Amino acid sequence: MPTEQEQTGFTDRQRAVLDKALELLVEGGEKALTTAAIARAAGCSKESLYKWFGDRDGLLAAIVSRQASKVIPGADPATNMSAEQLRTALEEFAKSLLETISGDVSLALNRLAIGQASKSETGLGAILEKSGRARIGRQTTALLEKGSALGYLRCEDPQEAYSTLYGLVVRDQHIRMLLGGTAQTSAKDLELAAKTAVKQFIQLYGAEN
Amino acid sequence: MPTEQEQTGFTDRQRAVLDKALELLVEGGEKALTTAAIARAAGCSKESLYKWFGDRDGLLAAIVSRQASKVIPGADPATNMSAEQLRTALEEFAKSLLETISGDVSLALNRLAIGQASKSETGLGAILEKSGRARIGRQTTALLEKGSALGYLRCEDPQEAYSTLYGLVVRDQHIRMLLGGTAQTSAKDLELAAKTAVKQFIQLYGAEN
DNA sequence: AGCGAACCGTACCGTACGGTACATAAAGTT
DNA sequence: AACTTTATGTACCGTACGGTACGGTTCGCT
Repeated sequence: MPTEQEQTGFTDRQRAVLDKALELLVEGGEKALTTAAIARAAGCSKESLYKWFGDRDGLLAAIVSRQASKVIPGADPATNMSAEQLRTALEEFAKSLLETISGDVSLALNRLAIGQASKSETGLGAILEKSGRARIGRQTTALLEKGSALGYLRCEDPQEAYSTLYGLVVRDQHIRMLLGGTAQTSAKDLELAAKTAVKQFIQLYGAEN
Repeated sequence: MPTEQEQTGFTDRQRAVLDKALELLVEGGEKALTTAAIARAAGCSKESLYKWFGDRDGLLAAIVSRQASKVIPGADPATNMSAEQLRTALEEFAKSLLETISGDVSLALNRLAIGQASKSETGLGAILEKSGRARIGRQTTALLEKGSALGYLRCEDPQEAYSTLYGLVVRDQHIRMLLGGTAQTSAKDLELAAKTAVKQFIQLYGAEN
């Protein structure tokens, strides 16, 4: 097992293997993600897989971890911003969030983690939660805090406010898509949905007189 | 194969088997739901299972269908109601929704359907969608329409309004629980969350001058 | 009583998968 | 050049599961 550069991730080779595995997962679901198939697709031996990742669960965890480490940090809250800039930042967040959750990779990873959540293993869900959703949530919460400090928003509990924003943006789209329904949100509708959600959010938490 | 009483469901015996199978699913996840385990738990033979439900997928579909047919119809919209009654009805819906999605059975069924959604089979997700979520959605949408007709709400698109209400109520609780996170909403918090969501909804769509 | 349908329990088959062992080859180290 | 490390590819093992076959039993019908 790799004892070094644990925090950042794995060897270049290993990362490549994980990417190939993710490809398989995205296009075939978990049932397609057999150790033999991964080895074949990635051009490595099964024995290497087991040496590197321990067992199949370790491999799945590695796939999720790797991908979760890729989340792009959104624009950090500018020290001083206008109300208009805040709104734009929120709209940007909303759009990005909608794009992310409707992406093939996100759907595949969430399906995988949810499937494993039945077993006692808290593993994948926790990883996805902590590295993905929680991270982006903290960023946006900070943004809301800033907006509150600047007097644009009125929210005593930014955590709560973020939760509301999330609900307004995502609605039931996520679960619908996870269940296999089509994401009928074209790029155009997506932008509109984002704007609408932010408008509603500001209507709830805005501090206009 | 049973050629009669198809629409309503199955034989009493078959329903009992499906219930036992659901029990297994709830407490052990999909991996525990083997044909042998079902036969043993339900006290029937595997051959009967295959005769009744075709194959394993047919059995899973039957489980989902059966449960989806159990959704209790919420209070139908009274012909004339006060604004306060509308609010109460909405709060009741919100509470019921939160209770439902955080229930063991709902979580297990959703996990199952999501797990199967990877394969091309649209089946389970569609069943769950149509029989469960869509049904309750239509009811509540009707309620919103009524509220709008009575002048309590201002929403040109009740469908859209319902979607917003759903988002405000559920937020990210559903996906969190599906991923294995704890539902930290005690019965007390749940009531409060429902009230808060409805308050926000009315703030957005209410028609008080 | 006799008959047929439905059903149970068990045994069985084929396959697929997770995991391991081994034989071999490339590449770096001394 | 000999040795160690690391990796590939193939073959293998045990097991678990979906699906089927079959003998024996119950039950309803005539």
